[in-house]
Amino acid sequence: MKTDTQDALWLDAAQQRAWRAYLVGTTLLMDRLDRDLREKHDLSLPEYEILVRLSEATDRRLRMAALADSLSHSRSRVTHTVSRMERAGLVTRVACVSDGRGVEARLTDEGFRLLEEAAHTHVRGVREHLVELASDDDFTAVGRVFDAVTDHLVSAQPGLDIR
Amino acid sequence: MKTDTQDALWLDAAQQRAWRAYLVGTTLLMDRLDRDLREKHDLSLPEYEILVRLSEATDRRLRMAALADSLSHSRSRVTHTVSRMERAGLVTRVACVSDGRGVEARLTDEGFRLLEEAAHTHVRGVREHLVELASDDDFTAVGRVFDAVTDHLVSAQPGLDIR
DNA sequence: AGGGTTTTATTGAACCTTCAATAAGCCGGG
DNA sequence: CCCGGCTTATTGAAGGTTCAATAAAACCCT
Repeated sequence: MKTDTQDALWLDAAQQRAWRAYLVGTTLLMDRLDRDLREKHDLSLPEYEILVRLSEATDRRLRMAALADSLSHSRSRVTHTVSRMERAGLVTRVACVSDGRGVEARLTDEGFRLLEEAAHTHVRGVREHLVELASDDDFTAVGRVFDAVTDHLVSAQPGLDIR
Repeated sequence: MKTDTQDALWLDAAQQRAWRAYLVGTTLLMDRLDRDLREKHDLSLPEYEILVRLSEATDRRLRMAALADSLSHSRSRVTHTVSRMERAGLVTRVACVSDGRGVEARLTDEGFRLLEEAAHTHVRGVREHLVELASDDDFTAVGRVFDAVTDHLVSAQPGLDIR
């Protein structure tokens, strides 16, 4: 049990700098990666991520919920995004055999082709604007930190709100 | 000279894991911080950040462009956000004396009071869901990496596109 | 001083995400 | 069997962000 009479602790100067650097850097980086994909391939970053997840799945199809979970996006968001992608011909919806409620999104050949193209742009962007700017150790540390964040936030249900 | 006739280099397995951890972790973290502020103080994370910037400025006022730059948000976005905050009484707009085109956003007393309250929530969230999960060294590394990202992306104009 | 260019901020529409409500299928206990 | 509760996915509206167009003031420079 935490005696949080005093958890209104501030961040020290170094922590604050790091936190703001992360906020601003993330804003710029996501903006840039998204913009590049849009300009060159008419694809948003979230759409790209969906293509990636589907391309890795067996038979290139995934339940909507699985897709949402793997991206940590809301179900609703995935529904809307997949609808747009379906309209664009990148994906089709297939009713799930084992579960009458279920729907699977399946990558079309066109979607797969687009992914192959867009991957060049995306990977180059990630390398150029992130990976190459950091030492291997620092980049590994970033991974470690956000793995911990993910573990922490997926296990701690938002609804519990222990005080 | 680097033979980057093939700069479609992929990320290696470790880099890819780190990159995805960062993507997912950031999604979850931002979501959570935003949600907490909304639920407890009716404030979005971007709005909170604006309050912070204004509170630190001399006389608690800042030109719209300065605000936008310091957050790395678009001008338009700041215009819209400040308009909402003005409607909520957190901020007022003041014509700029030295520059007839300029507009300054000024923190109201109500805005300042709200910030004081919301800061507890926000700081606790940042500590609990990020800072406390990482070693000091790792967190410092995160700061270093995203400082580099910011430097790189603000100096490299999006329009130039050197190939 | 005047006219072209640049900078500042805003506007409204399009787009994307969230939120609350809804429909439909599953599942377990009586 | 079937009823109530849970999970899955969708829907439409509201909220927030981007984008292109606009207006107004500053700057420049001859």
